[in-house]
Amino acid sequence: MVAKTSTLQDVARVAGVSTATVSRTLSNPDLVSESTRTRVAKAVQSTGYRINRAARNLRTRRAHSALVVLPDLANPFFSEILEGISRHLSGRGYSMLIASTNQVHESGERLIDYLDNARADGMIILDGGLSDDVVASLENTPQAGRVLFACEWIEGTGFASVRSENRRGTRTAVRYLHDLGHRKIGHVTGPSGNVLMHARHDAFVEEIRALNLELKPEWIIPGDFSLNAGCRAATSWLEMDDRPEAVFCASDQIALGFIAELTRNGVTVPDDVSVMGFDDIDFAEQFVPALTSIHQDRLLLGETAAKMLMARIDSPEDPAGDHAAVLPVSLVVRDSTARPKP
Amino acid sequence: MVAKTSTLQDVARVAGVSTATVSRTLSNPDLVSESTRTRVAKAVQSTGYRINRAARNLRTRRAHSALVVLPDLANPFFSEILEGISRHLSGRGYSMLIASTNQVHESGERLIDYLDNARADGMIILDGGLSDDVVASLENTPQAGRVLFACEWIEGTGFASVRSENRRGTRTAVRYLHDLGHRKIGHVTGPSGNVLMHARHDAFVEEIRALNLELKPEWIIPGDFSLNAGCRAATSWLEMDDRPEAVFCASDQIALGFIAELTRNGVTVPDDVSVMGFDDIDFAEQFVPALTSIHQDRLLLGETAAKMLMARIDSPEDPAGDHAAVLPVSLVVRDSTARPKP
DNA sequence: CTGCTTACTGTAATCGATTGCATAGCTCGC
DNA sequence: GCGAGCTATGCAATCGATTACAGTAAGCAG
Repeated sequence: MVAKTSTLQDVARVAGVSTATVSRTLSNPDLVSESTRTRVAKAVQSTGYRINRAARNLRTRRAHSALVVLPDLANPFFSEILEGISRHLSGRGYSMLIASTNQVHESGERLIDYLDNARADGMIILDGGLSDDVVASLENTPQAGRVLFACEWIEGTGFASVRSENRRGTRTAVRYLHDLGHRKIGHVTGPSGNVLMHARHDAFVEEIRALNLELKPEWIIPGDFSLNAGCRAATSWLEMDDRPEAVFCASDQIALGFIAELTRNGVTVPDDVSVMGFDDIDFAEQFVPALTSIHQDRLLLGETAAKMLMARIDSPEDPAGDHAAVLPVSLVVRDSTARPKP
Repeated sequence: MVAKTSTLQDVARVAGVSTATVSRTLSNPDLVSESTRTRVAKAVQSTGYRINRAARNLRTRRAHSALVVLPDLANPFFSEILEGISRHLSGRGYSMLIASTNQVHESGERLIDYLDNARADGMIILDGGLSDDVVASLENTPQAGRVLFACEWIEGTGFASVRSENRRGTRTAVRYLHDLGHRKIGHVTGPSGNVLMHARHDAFVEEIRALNLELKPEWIIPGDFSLNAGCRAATSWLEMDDRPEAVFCASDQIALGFIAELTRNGVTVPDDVSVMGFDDIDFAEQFVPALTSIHQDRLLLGETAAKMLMARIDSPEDPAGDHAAVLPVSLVVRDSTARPKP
């Protein structure tokens, strides 16, 4: 209907006040008298005024948006985290930008550009596998305080971060399998070099030691968080002379691939081998057998990350709240684990 | 390292030219002589200049970003489409904003605001279930040409759209089941009112008729694209006196839930009943049994949508390319379908 | 009644890049 | 040798909101 979008000037003219007053009415109503406030409100109504973000962003030196960086958009693990982030951001008038690392590289675009360009006020990175030069560029920018890692992180850097209790979750898993009666427990790991892989692997070994269990080197099967890694791991398991009777997988996707491949080879879970995962993705519940897993509250993780980022954007020097948050995980017992056959 | 980000002015000063020349060098090099061009390039280098998007956006009246609207961020079906969109956008210097419809409503934010606010130059909507007033607001804006539907669409509106061959895919599926030898074929539908649900349902019925097959009303089981809908449908199937021996599900998620629940009840797929889905999501291949499905090229769908949107942003009056694109689908045969038992 | 505070409101500079118009120097044709 | 036609560059207005600073009127104490 409105052919041309109207500006603050238009509203000011209609209301018979200055643009300053209109601006104040909109962003700082306390400074404006009751009567002008209603007059301006009417003018805003009649003109159909909508604020121009570009102008505001320029003047306030804020982009009013945050960038979320994923290793891979096509991974369902991240979607709920995004939902959590988005929920918090949009409540504060912020927009959520998304970029995936592989793509950023391909197009020659650099992450740091989002900050330098004033395209984003901060970023939440869900990928601990950034290359060294990218990390260095982020560390050396004056805006480093507005960079935050979620889920994953990078050892030896000072970035703020949110993560789940990977170690405790892992030890809980091992202890649970032990409590079921299993004594020979294996582990399919994440990709080598990945921080989550290390955290979970190390905690796994520690707990096995603490429980005084046997651990053959071949029972630790290298993987990479994917369905396919699970399939490959199943092949390894099938070829073993002395097989672990329970397997803790570093991710649900691994566990599902592992079970699928075993099933295709006539091995029954949990009768022949107990399998559990980590993450508790949506599919875990629906798989056959339903997957026992360590639950991560991804929604909360996303919200926490967004909240922390906003605090750091608002006061980079002295942000309210934590520098690092660690969220609780919980054991979810389903049908893929059982007592060993007598 | 650089304490303060430098501006065009700084570069101009260092290079000994005017800001106009620097701007032209950057955005329209042909207008500038070889020698100044290199001089400016050096100055850009030494000052570490990064363009300020907010300023550019204000002046050019472009946000240089596009909004993608999803019904639900947590649905893995969309991730690959996003990847496709993002790939095309970032190649052209555009950023990708994400919002989910449920959330936009909750926060009182309106989709149209993204356009009116100059936060986005256009939007790709993956949700055909927008409420009437939202649709009306989008139709009545002068920017309606920059709104595009992908995957889903809304009947009776003039928005551009990209979609897959839902009808042909469905008819292919039915014919395939028929060719296997099945004569009693059922269908689990999407949510009532959804355009995809209608397209697939109608095509299903048409093809059944064309093949002269029996179709009992109860063989059409209402669902809603989700895993749970599949589970519920399985319960219905189990309760039937005269069961269809093959079931075409309106989505892979339905099909997986359906199979899972059947399996839990001792029914074997495909021996006891053939099941197939639509979409060919990642999990389809890894499920046990691997799911026969109709493949949608979601990456291409995303890229096509982005391409069409860019064309419409560049020239809203007379966009190059199609107003509606329909992408081919293909049958992927796996293990969840088989000839009926003799 | 005077001077000071308080509560609003207006003026105008500002954020940083883009671009229409003006200008200067050069080439070229006749 | 003169004007037309380029090419390369600069000047300055502009996009639309925010905000420091200034000004005005009313309220109030003394």
